[in-house]
Amino acid sequence: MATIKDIAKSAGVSVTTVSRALNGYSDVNDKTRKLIEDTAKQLNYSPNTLARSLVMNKSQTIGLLVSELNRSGAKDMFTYEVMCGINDSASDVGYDLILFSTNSVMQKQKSYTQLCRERQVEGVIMQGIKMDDPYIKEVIDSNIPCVFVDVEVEGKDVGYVTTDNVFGAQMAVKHLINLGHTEIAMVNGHDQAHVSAKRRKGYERELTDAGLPVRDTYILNGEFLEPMAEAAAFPFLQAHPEVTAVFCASDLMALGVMRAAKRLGLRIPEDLSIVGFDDIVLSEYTSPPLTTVGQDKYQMGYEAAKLLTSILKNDDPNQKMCVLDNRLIVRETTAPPRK
Amino acid sequence: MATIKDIAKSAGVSVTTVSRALNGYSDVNDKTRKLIEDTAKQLNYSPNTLARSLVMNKSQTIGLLVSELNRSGAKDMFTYEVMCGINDSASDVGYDLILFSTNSVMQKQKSYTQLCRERQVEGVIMQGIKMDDPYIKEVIDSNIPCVFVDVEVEGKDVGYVTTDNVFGAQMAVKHLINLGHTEIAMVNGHDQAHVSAKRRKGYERELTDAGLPVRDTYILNGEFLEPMAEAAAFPFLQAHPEVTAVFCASDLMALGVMRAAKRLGLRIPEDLSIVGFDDIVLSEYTSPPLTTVGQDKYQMGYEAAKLLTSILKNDDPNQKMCVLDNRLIVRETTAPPRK
DNA sequence: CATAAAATCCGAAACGTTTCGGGTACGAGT
DNA sequence: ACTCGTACCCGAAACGTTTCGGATTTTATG
Repeated sequence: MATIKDIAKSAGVSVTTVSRALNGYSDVNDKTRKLIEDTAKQLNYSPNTLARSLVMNKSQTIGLLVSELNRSGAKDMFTYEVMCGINDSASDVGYDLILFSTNSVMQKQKSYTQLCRERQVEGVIMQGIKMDDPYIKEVIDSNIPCVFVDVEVEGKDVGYVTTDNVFGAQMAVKHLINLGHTEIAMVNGHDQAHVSAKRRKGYERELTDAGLPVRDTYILNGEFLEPMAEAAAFPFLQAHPEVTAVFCASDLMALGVMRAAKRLGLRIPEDLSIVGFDDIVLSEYTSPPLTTVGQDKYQMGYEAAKLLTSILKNDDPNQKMCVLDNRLIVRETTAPPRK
Repeated sequence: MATIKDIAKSAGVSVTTVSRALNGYSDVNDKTRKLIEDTAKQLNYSPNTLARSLVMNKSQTIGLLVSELNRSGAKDMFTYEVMCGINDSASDVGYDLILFSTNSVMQKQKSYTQLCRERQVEGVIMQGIKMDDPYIKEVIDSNIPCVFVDVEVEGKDVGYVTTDNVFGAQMAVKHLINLGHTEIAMVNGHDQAHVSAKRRKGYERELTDAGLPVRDTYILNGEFLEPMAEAAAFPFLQAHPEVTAVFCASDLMALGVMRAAKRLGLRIPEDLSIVGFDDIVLSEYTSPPLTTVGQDKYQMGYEAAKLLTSILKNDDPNQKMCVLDNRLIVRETTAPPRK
């Protein structure tokens, strides 16, 4: 590997000049710059980012911390799409991404912050992390710039991006109400997700706005998992033939209740309307295709990285958060209730 | 950030001793080691990997090069699952992953190898790259250790992992033949994918093994894309009512021909049997659920990283390749042909 | 022609580690 | 008392950059 020294020697100049030439400083003659560039090319030189980072104290990398980068078919596509956005945005501004796996074993040995500091990442994006994760506090307390996706925390050099979950939920429920439903249940995710509270809030708000009662018994817990949702929905739907619609806090759980409905012989949407949340790829392919409220996951990732890099540039981001709109996507799991 | 020097000063020893103490060398007294460890903890020290990498000339990172890390719903889950495997395997041996986006713009400016060398990655895994990509050669020629997924290249310090694509295809076609089909078409992917050739080979071999003719006109090109497959299949199925089954080189394309079949009023599987390849998450949810040959994508990633790290350790990996088995997953898109 | 100002270059220190080649002290063996 | 071995420790160089402060040369200005 050719170094800057080799170039200097070969071109008969000092390393200082090579460095300054290659980095576009103005105090180097065009001729020598040309010469240096040529010998650099000829020696097949590429700069050593490690050395540069070390001296400049800037690594030009941002860490990506995914709670559990695993294959659980579930939210995967969510994670993936967010990652794509992050990646694109980061590469726009010349940052590279380093992936921290939080393998359960490793997590015991090294804390998040430790990982970040060792690798000298300038900032970190945290995704898919639960609200009760002790490391959230740790990361915030460390002064590593950080942006969360879907966890609303704020602080010095920390921000978040999310979507307007309560309004999203309201749209979903309103759609159901407009169709004529009055007995609308909800399958929510677990309490450790920030979005759960929001979506529930939207559900309740829209119900009361429409003058409908909100019943605690109508709110089930599906843990954000398909089988859990199915398990919760099955006895519920059996016991409550009066409910004609259910709003699910995630598409995956919607799949679960669809399955439960089928087992009960309920036709969708004639007997039961269902609307999900997320607009995962799958939802387009179920039969019938799922009505849902769609989040632009790519955009979330893109904005997350953008927010982080703006924090890093320290151009005083007056906005340390970013909440994106989402939209109702009406497909075929919703219809007026049968009278 | 506390450095090793700070510890040295605070503990009243030399940096050498601190380094050796922290790295578990034997020539340091238990007492001093304890002292050093304590002050390290107290100063909240974490080592600077950059500096270490620089001097040791080992970055403990492997690069991950994904052809186009984009949201095209397509193979995404494929990429993602492979990534999970890579991640787990890499973290098992203490390697971190750095993600190289090959944003089209950037690709012009910096070659793959350049990226790798700048970031001082020790090796790289390439995924989703086309056979005609000029950079394949570049990477091989550079002496950066490298393993490809689904591209069969070999060389010094380069290996690959893939699945037994021809046998997979054979299983698929045999299944069709066993059901009684004789007029079996194939929708293949583009020529730039290594797997295309393999799967076609399997298709043809199984056909001839069964004494059936292989007709070039029965082989369509779907470019690995759903709409393309649909576009190709529609007129073909219209013109060839005699074909009762089609084998697709990817699940995504299978979705396309399902769509085409539906438009033509063909029932699946009564009028047309379809089998795909990959076992993407979606295939379980289509209606009817897709029969396919499943690849363990996670495992592919896992083995890829394992292979790479073994190359890096230089324990003379007698096997510079890894081909995984795959299995036929019979779901509901295949049935005997109607007589 | 003298001098100021610009243009161009360079030496050396610094970033945080690891490691090589010693050095000192102390007890044991003769 | 001398040497030797062992246990423990340290100074300094090295990794490949950037950058501060200054040095030298050239050009412009009076």
